[in-house]
Amino acid sequence: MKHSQHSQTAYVILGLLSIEDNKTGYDIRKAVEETVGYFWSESYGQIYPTLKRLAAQGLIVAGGSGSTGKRRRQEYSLTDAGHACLREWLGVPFKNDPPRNEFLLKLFFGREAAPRVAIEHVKNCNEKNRQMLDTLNSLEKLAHAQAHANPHQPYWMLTLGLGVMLTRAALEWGERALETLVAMEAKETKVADMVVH
Amino acid sequence: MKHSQHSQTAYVILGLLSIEDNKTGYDIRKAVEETVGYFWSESYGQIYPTLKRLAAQGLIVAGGSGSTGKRRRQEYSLTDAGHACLREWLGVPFKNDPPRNEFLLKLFFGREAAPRVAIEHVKNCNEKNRQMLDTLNSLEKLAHAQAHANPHQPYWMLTLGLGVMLTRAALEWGERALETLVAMEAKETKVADMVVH
DNA sequence: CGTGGCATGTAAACGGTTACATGATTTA
DNA sequence: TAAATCATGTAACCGTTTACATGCCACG
Repeated sequence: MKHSQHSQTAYVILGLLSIEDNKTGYDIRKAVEETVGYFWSESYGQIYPTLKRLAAQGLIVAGGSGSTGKRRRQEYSLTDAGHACLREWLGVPFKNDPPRNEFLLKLFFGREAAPRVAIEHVKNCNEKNRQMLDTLNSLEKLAHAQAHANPHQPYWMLTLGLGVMLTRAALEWGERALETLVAMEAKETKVADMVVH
Repeated sequence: MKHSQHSQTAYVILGLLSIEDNKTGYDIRKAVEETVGYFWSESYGQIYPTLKRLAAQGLIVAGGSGSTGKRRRQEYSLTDAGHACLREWLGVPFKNDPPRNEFLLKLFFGREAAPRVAIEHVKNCNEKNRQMLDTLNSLEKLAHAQAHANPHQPYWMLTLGLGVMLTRAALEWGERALETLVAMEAKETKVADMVVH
């Protein structure tokens, strides 16, 4: 029996609730940013309808609405069915469509413009990667601190590890690419000079 | 004067036509796969309508319909306006939203399932990266061959270079991750054995 | 003559972002 | 009491994929 398919957003929600219960849509969005933000993002326009749908399907339940009768801050928790659904999804091979990379696209067509244009893109890319590396290092330190308290920690360290490796590699490439492009630019201006004189 | 915004698909088409004219929608799709396939993809449902739109805006023109009167195989070429539009876009800073990575997501929530599940994902990931590395190496060899004949070559080499660096880094990580996970699995089964006996 | 590849398209559905609207609670 | 932040939601829009429909052409 094949279960109905859910959007990826649904599984992010189930996953985050499996780590910590009693989260609101707002909490979930924050958690996405703080924990998987470097390889995932979610918008409210996606989260709130999905929460409703998951609740309707019995994969999550709306928790007690606090003390007062006014239901503000609607918290959700995983049901057993939700747990099962998450585990089932975890077992399905991931699909990786090549992610669209606008930076690489602009670099690929770089010939159409001056080397300077590509240089700026690469510099920009390097700057972003440096920031990313800082972020990842902070997260790693944070995860390391709760090494024994948190059973998820080994998995988190693995994902962070890949992030660090990829970012470092990109940065290494970026330095060399910059040199190459600067050399290309120098050669072009030299040629231009020769034409002028 | 801000130009009207085009979809990314539009720029891919303009870019590929800037490299080689007289391409059909079919050709373009093939070219996407063959040249930028490792960081981009396009579907017909996107390409054909975009071609029509670009032609209506005068950024490309439908070329001569071959010998016979029946117009089959509709070829397009860049106009000057198209060239200008492409160059303008090249100058605009790229935006990089964190690409969604389903593999990392499943790894992140890996605790919910057995280590074996994560192990299979990582193995799968490594296999894909090995294939990717082969592809990239082939492309590099191809690009290297036309080193002097093709003015785009330096830019292509740069994009390929990043691909290689990233893939190698991912592969290196994958080997270590596998060891870690296997060790985790061994520890768990050991604990389980102790409970049984 | 049939098959496989070339080629063009469209409609529906989907997933996602953005912008907007609203209001409660906390803190300065 | 003003500002920041917490919190929920929706409607419109966009880009994209998928599935489907169609038919030409070359080759065996």
